[in-house]
Amino acid sequence: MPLSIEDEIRQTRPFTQPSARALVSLLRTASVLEHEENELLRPYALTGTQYNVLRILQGAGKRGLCGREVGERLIARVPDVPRLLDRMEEADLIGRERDTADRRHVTARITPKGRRLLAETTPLLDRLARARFDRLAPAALAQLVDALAVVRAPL
Amino acid sequence: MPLSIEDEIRQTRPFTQPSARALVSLLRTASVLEHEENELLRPYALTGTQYNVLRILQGAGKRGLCGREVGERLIARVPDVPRLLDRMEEADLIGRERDTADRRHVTARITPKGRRLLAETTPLLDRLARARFDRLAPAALAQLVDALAVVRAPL
DNA sequence: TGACAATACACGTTATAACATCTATTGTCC
DNA sequence: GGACAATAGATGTTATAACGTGTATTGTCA
Repeated sequence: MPLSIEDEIRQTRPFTQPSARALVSLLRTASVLEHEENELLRPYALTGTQYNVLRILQGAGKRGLCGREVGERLIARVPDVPRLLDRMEEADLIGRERDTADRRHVTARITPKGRRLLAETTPLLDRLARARFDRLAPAALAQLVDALAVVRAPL
Repeated sequence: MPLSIEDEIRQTRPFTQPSARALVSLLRTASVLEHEENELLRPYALTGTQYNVLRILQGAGKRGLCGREVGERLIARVPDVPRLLDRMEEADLIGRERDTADRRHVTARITPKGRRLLAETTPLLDRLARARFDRLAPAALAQLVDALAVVRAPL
């Protein structure tokens, strides 16, 4: 049986409000998974955010995406996309070139090295996701995803 | 109707695995809530982590807690508790004194100023939590909390 | 078409996170 | 009781996040 969130964070007094309890449960769970994801990616010198950029650019194909578009598609908002891409270009995971039509845009594309890293790490992350979420029955998993979408919806 | 996670991060191709979809949904939702929490606390010059420390020390009462114990109770692991507490002591939110019995320990306690800030901000966070989670029926909310506990349980 | 606004990005700065290492203190075990 | 391990923090360093501001380019509209 899994530990209650109160036990897990060694809280002496239980939550008064169910919603406060749910908020802490959610943040705690995400923290655990985020930590595991980063540990998994560490040997590849990738952060979770960088992995996501690779997925986004892989999905975009040859046309690539400009920095603003990459930022919009990220799971967590990062307030400094240019420097995130700087680091990835430095590591030869992506390439960038200024758009000739609109010279404000800088188009980013995944490199072969980035594609290789992505192909290498994706199965590991899939396995992690399965190890965590396949503990739930398919119906319960679907309910979880639905509930998260409701919670996340704009105010 | 809430947006699907695919729409929200503008993913062109749907997830192949339900568990991968659930992982992204969870991380995305947590990121949204974390961001809102931090925005809410910003006028009070508090981060979410610092707010949590205040709650933890409030719960501990006059006896206080040493840094290690605070770290264990935090929602997200932080790898540098001493300096986190440094900053909070600097802001007069907590006080610290070295334990006479075991001089390795430094006991931290919440100050009156910290207590005031906590009393001021807690209703705001409760309201945020309710605005998000009371969209779910009580039964669905309970199921969400249970599902999160299952996902979070040690491997 | 010329002024102004909007967009996309670059960059400087500060704060914090993350990591490794070091010191002081206490517990353990022969 | 002395050597060693374990614990709790402190500290130095680097990397990244976060924030504000600056600059080049393009769109808009009188």
